[in-house]
Amino acid sequence: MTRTSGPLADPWNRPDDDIPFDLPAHTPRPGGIAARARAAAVPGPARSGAPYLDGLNPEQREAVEATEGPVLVLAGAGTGKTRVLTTRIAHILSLGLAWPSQILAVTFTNKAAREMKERIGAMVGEQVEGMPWLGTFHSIGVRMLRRHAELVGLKSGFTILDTDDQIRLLKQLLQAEQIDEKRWPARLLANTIDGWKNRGLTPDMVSAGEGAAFANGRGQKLYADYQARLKALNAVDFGDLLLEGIRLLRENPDVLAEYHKRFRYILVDEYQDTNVAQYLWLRLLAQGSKNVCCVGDDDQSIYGWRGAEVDNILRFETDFPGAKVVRLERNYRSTGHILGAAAHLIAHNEGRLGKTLFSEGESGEKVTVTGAWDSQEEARAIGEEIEALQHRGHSLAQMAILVRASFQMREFEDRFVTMGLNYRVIGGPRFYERAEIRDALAYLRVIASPADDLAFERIVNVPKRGLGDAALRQIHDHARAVGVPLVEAARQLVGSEELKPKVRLTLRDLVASFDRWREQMPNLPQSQLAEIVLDESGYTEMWQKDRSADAAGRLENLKELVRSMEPFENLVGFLEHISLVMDTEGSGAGEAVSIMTLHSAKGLEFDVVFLPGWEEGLFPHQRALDEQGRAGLEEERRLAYVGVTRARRLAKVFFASNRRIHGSWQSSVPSRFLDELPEAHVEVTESRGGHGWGGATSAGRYGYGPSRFDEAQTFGSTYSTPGWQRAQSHAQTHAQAGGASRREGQFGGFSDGGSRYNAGRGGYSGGGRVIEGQLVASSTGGPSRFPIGTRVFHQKFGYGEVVAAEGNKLTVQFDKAGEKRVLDTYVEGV
DNA sequence: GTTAGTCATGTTTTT
DNA sequence: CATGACTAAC
Repeated sequence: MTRTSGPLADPWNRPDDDIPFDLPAHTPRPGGIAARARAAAVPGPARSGAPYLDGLNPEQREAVEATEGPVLVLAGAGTGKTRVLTTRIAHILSLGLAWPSQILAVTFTNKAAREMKERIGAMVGEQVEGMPWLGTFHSIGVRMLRRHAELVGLKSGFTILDTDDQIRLLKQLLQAEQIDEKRWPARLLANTIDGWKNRGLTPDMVSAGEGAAFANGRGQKLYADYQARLKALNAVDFGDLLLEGIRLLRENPDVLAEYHKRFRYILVDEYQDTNVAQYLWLRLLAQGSKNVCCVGDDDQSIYGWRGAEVDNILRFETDFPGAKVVRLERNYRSTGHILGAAAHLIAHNEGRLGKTLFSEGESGEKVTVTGAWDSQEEARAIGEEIEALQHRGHSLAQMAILVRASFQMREFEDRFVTMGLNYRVIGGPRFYERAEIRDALAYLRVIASPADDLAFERIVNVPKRGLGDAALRQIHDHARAVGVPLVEAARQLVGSEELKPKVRLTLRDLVASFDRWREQMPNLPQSQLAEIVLDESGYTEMWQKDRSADAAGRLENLKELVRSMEPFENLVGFLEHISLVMDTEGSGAGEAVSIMTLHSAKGLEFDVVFLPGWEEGLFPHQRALDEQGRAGLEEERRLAYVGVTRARRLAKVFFASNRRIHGSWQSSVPSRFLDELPEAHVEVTESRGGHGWGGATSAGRYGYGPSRFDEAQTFGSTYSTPGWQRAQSHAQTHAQAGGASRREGQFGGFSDGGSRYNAGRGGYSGGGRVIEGQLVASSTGGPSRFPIGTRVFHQKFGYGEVVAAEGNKLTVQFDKAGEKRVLDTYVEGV
C-alpha cells in the first residue's frame, strides 16, 4: 500500500510543533501591509492582477470576496465548492488580511484537508506551509488540547483511543458493573456515549430519561465512569477531542480570547456534516472575529446517523446574525440529463433550503435504469458495460461503482477478478484497523508510553506466551491495589513471589524486553526499532508459522507499516499521526475501476458512474427507514442524489430482483427512488441476456400512478405476463405468512404514500434460479508467466498451485479458497 | 492455558 | 455465509 502524500510534507505530523502563538510564523510579503490598508478601505471588487479570481463566475466571486462577517455558501453538487474555499483563502492571504497562521480552515476528512492544502499551495505557494490550522475538526481539536491539556485535567502526552480501545474499555466497565453484556453490548454503549458526545453532552448533562435508556438507568453512571477511566488513563476518545475542546474554551476565557485574537478568518467545509459539538466549538471560536464562512450543501447531508445535524446549515442565518448567503447553482460537472434526473429526485425531499442546479453544457445521454435477475447478473452486466466503454476509449480510472453497503462490493470483486478487470476498492477495511497492525502498534504504544494499559493488555499474550486470563487478572489486581499502570504492576510482581514460576519467568522476559526496547528508542530510527520489536517479541514469527491464507498478506502489511514509519521524526510523532489519520489512500497505481460506497464517494467525480442495488430495503436501506422514519428516507434520498451527481457524463442505475442476503436468496422490489427519476431524463434498458427484471412489482403499486417499471415491453420478459403475476401474488401471500415482515403503514403520513411499496412485494425466493457466471475471459495470448504446477500467492485467496493457464488467465487450485480463475497480475510466484 | 470444535449470531454508512 | 463467542476436551 502506498501513501499518496509523504507524511513529511505534512506539518500535522509534527506533534510538538511550536508555532509562536502571538506572532506570524513567517515574514510578511512586500506590500502586504499596504494591501491590507487598501482592502480595509475598499472592500469592493478585487482589483485586476489577481489571476486566481479569473474564471470564477459571479456567485463564486461574491463568495470569495465577501471576506468580512458570516457567510454561508450553499454550494450544490459540482458547483465549484472547493474552488471557492481555496480561492477565498488565497484571496485573504493575497490581500494581506491575515497571516496563514491566522486562518482556521476545518474539513471533515483528512483527504479533504490534504486536497485543500494542495490546491491552496498551487495558488499561494509555500505560504500554505504556514497554515497549521488547516485540518480536520479532530486534528485541530488535538492540537488545541495538547497545548492546554492540563486545563482539562489531562497530561499533554495523552493517548487517543480509537473505537476498538473504546469498546474494550467499556467492556471492562460493564463487567465491573456486572451488567449482562449479551443484553447490553459494549458496542451499543459506545454508540450511545458517542451520540451524547456528538450532541455536546457531558455526563452531568445527559437527561435522566436518556441516561436511563441503557442498562436500566445506568447509562449515565457508566458514561461518568468511562470518562473517569479515560482521565485515569490519560486518554481521550474521538468525541472528547471536541467536547474537551469546548470545555477548555468555555472554562478558560483567557484561552478563548487568545484564539479569538488568533483566528481572524474561519472557514468550514461540508458544513452540513457538522454535529452539535462541532457547531458549538465553531461558534465559540467564531465569536471573535465573526468572519466565519461555511460551505455546504444541505442536499448532500448523509451523515445524520453519525450525529450530523442538517439543522446546523438550515439555521445558519439565525445562528450568525447578519449572515450573507451565497448560492452556487451553476453546475460544471454533469450533463443536462444527469442533472435533471438528480434534481427531480432530490425535489422529493421536504426539509431543504432548495437550490436549482443548472448547467450550460450539453444534455448528454440519458440516465439509464437496468434491471437484472439477481445480483450476480447485475455484476456481470456492469462488468460488460465497463469493458464496452473501455473499448470505446473510456479510461477505467474514470469509472466508478458506487454501492450502498460494502457487502455489495464482493460480488463485483469476484466478477472482476474472473474477468481480469482491474479494480480498486476504496475505503475498504482500513489498514490501521487490521488486527496485525493494531497489535504492532500496541507494542509500540507500550514502548512510547508505558502507562498505556489498553495497549499492554492487547499484546501481553500475543503471540501466545502463557500469560492468560489468570495472570492478567493478577497484574490487574496488583495495579489497582498499588495504583500504578499495568506494566509497572507487572514489573513489581516479577520481583515478588506471587506468580507461578513459569508465569513469572515469561513476564520477567517481557518486561525486560520492553525496557530494552525503550532504551533503544532514542538511538534508533523508529522503523528499525519496530522491526526489532516485531522480531524479538516473536510477533513476526507467529504469522510466519501461521499457514492460513491471509498470513502472508498480514506479514506484508507489517512490512508496509514499518515502511510507512520511516518519514516521521520519531516514534511519538508517528503514533500521533496514525491515531488521527486512519485513512489509507489506495495504491493509486494503474488503471482501475473504483469500487466504493456512496458515502465515501462524496466529493469525488467520475465520467461514468454505476449505481447498483437500487432496491427497497437496500437502498433506501431498511434500517434507515426503521430507525429514522422519514428523516431516514430523506437521508437515503440525499445519498442517491450524491450518487447520481458524481457522474460527469454517464450515470447508470441498476437493480436486481433477487439478492443474496445472509446466505439465502431474497427477492426484492425496485427502489422507490427509481420512480422518482423523471422520465424525460431516464431510459430504461434491458439487461443483456434477456434475464430482465422479473417484474416483482406490478398492479397495486399505485401511489401517483403506475410505476414506469411495470412496462412489460421494456423488458420483454416472460415475468410480466398475467400468469407470472398471479404466481407472484401467490408467492407473496406465502412470503408474508412466512414471516417476511414489513410493517404496514410505516410510511404513513409520507406524502408519496409509500405504502404502495408493500403491495407489490414479491415473494419468489426459490434458490434455483441462480445464473452461474460464464467464464468468457478473452485470452491475451502468449505464454504464461506461471507454468502449470507453479506455486503462487494471491492477496485474497492465499497460496495455491496453478493447474491451468490460458494467456494471462490462470486457473489456480488454492489451498484454502478452492479453485479460482484469476488474472496472472494478481498473483505472485512463491 | 490452549486449542479446536460447535454454536449462534448478526450484518450501513465512519471522522 | 462468515465471523465471532462460547464450550468441551487436550
